[in-house]
Amino acid sequence: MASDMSFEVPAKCDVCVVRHKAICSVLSEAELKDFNHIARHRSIPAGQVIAADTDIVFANILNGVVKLTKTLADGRQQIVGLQFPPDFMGRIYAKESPYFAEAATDVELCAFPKDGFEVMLRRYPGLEHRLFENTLDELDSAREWMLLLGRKTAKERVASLLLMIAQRAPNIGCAHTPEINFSRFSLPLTRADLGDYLGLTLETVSRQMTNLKKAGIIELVDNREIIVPDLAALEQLASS
Amino acid sequence: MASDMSFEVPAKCDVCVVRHKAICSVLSEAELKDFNHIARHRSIPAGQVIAADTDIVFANILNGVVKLTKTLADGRQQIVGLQFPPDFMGRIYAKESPYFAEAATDVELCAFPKDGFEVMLRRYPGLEHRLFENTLDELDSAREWMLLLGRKTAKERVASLLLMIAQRAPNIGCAHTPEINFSRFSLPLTRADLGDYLGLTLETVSRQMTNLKKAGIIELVDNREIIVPDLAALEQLASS
DNA sequence: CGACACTTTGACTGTAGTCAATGTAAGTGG
DNA sequence: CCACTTACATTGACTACAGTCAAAGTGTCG
Repeated sequence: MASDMSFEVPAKCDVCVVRHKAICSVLSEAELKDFNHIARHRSIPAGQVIAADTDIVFANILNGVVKLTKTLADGRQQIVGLQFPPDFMGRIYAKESPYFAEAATDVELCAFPKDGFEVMLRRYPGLEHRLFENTLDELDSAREWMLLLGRKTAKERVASLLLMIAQRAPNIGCAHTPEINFSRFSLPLTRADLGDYLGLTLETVSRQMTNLKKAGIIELVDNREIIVPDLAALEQLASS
Repeated sequence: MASDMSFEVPAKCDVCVVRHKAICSVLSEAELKDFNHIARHRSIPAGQVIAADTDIVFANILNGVVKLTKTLADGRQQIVGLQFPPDFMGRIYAKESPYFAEAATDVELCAFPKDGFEVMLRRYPGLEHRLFENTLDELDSAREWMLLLGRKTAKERVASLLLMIAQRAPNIGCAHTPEINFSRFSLPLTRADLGDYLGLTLETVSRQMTNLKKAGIIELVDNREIIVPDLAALEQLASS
């Protein structure tokens, strides 16, 4: 695992893209310098499992998208979480991760070894509080997704997912703000992954995307690159 | 709301059924005495909404079952969490609850007013840590349920739910331990509620229950009272 | 060019949803 | 005590949405 992950360099917090957004934001410059001693940057290629048996258990996501998946014995798979920069990843206070973490795209992490991180948690209580707030938000998102998986139609699910990604993925070309009713973004997932996140098959996802395209709700630059000319129209379809 | 909820008495922790299992377990006798000043017992009849606009935002569940639900504009509903004693309920650090809490059965709570509780959180850091651990477990459960909602068949869903309730509901008549491959319990939910938890209709739940009965996997004493003669067989069907 | 990974599209199927009728049990009031 | 109501559950007939299986299309890379 570790051998497949490329170079490892110490973190430089002063130029870090997520310095003021990740969990680090609760630390002062001096505290951050201490914290920084245990941090290591890692690059992970798309498709690679971010193994739970190595020391890369905890990390800030600097770039790319990480998917968290659960799988049944016969191979049926469900994505139970998607993480974007500046999210923190890793199940703290547990011996084993209850799910697999996998790089959906090429990913850059600012990783912390398990032991060292737990020392820092005790040293800086603000860090634990921040992680608690993160976890509460993740729980809210998970429950939002339960509503989608349990009660929404295929069309509503695909619309909801596109909306969520439009909000969370870094927008390319032009900035997206709530006032601008327009969005362009790159899907970080294949059709199969989209299906695994939505509790659908890849064929159903593909058909719904085609429907949305025909209805003029979205435009496909290519398979991954999407333009939503009218976010409000997409929101309508999402029924959320 | 508050008027529909019956008598309100101060808590007596020394005889409390959840003293050593609820979040209170992290407090010493002396700390508990302080904490106790803000606690009030409340009884809530089945079906009653545990409103977010009263001061009963935070509580230990002493008895009964609470369901957390989310609803779409057109009325489609999904149960996103079930809470049993000695669970703690309430979304801390948020202005509004992202879901409705409703008494699935008659419920007894040990409730704390929002402001007072937040003072206690700051005074006793162990309390916050304990709530964090609770939240992490709830997140794991929510993700487990996402797998069920996204990928399991109706049969597997019903089997999974029965298994979950067999494990969490207080068992009646004879004690259930992991060694004893037998369980008897009372369903805290109607067929409609079971459907809302499983992302199914009540008719489908009913049909699957009938199938399980015909297959000899479960026995129905009455609509609510269930005997599982062979838990391993039920586990098999749950595919979890 | 061919190989490969991913996506789209089509034809058909099956699982769970919908709509409707019937069954059951507990509670109410004449 | 017995009709009647009410709430909940079961069962049946039919439907529809998404799944399955299969073939063809697209784009990238060596």
